[in-house]
Amino acid sequence: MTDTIEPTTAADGRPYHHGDLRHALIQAARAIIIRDGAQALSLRGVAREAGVSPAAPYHHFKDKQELVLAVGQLGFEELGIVMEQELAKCSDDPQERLTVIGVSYVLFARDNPALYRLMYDCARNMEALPPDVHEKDHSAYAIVRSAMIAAGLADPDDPVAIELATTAGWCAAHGVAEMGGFAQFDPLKTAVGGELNFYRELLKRTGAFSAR
Amino acid sequence: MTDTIEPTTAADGRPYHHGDLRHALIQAARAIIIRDGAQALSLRGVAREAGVSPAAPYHHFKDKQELVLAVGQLGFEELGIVMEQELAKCSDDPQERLTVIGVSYVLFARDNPALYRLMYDCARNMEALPPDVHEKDHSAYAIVRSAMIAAGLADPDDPVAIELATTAGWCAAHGVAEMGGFAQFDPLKTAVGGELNFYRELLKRTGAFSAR
DNA sequence: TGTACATCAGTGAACGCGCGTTCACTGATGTAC
DNA sequence: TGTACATCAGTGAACGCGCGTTCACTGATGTAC
Repeated sequence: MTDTIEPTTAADGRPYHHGDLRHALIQAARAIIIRDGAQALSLRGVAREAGVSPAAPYHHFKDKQELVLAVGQLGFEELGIVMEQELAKCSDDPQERLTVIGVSYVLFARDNPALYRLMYDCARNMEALPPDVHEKDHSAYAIVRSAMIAAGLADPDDPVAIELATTAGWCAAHGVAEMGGFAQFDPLKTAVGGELNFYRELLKRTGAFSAR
Repeated sequence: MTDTIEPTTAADGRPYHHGDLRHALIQAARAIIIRDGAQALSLRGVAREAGVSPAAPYHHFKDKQELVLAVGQLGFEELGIVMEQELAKCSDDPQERLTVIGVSYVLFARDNPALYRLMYDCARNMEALPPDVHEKDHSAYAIVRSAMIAAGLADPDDPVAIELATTAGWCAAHGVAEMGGFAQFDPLKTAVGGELNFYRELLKRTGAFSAR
């Protein structure tokens, strides 16, 4: 039964069998990406970080690519969770909820730029990700879509309009998320009263996240 | 005089001195990035592509990073040139001109995604790029800024408003540029009457490129 | 105009490195009887 | 309950590879006299 997370041997040091190495490897990879950037990610480095031999990961992932995809997928799950957490704290006003989604998205990317970039690269070859990343009710994409409809930005009976509105919102958020962190905007952030105001202002202006 | 581009020796094959190896190396790197992606770029590969020994580039660039920066800088210059070419063909209507700028930007990124990504990475550490990339009258940034003012999207006497409008436009264009090319939007492109319409629609919805 | 010589822009061999992946192996686990 | 054994999840050594960079070198260029 691989559900056991506790190592099965106590003894004096690490047990021979790890217990949940697959999960540990994903976390190690995530840590390296966040700490050193995606181009510093190597399978050997991940194994080192997890305290395991270079060959061990091959019992859990076909190759490096498969591990990277798992990290990206986890990222999307995290993003969805963060959004839902923020929404839970938020009023019922649909416009307010849309703004919260946009700001959560941007802050997630600001806090983990390299992870965000990796997620973007995963999304680019979407065939590589399991379809439920986009389809699950709790996925970030589904959250944005239903918030768009609730805020009246798309006719719920017009599928094309729904997709267009969602896509436009996603594009705007992506742009703000990636460019908002540039150091050369620091003076501008101060001028508009802080980073959070800066992001809000940009999201408002890239109107996809507000009623027009 | 390094202005000479013609090789100085005719003889039977390539001359010992290249003539303008610096320029040739930048072009070779550009070609590799466009053909194989940025992660496939190596200094040895560039030298190979240019038909020169692995040590030759070191007479023109301190290290790999310096060559990469030169490629990014060239990209920004090209982008500015493309924008000006499209603007030259365009009417005087300020809103129309803004749209042309946005569409040019998105198409540039769509046609050269890896190069565009490299440019973005260069812009991220702006200190690394010469300041004139952002300051020159013909730079892409300056073009966007003056079009914003001309279209009445920013009060010309309010520097903060100008920067905000320009930044918002840039963010929106970046988002559309990077995400618009995703294969999973192909059905949507068809539904709205083609790729160009799709980009126009997204740019319109991410309102930063149109009067509100 | 010719020649000596400093400088420039190449060559090609070599360096050490970390990488992805494979291999034969071994220790631990869990199951059939 | 005990034991034989298949299977699982690790080890560590080894492979070949391409990389960035350095080095001593050499051929070509251009300048001073």
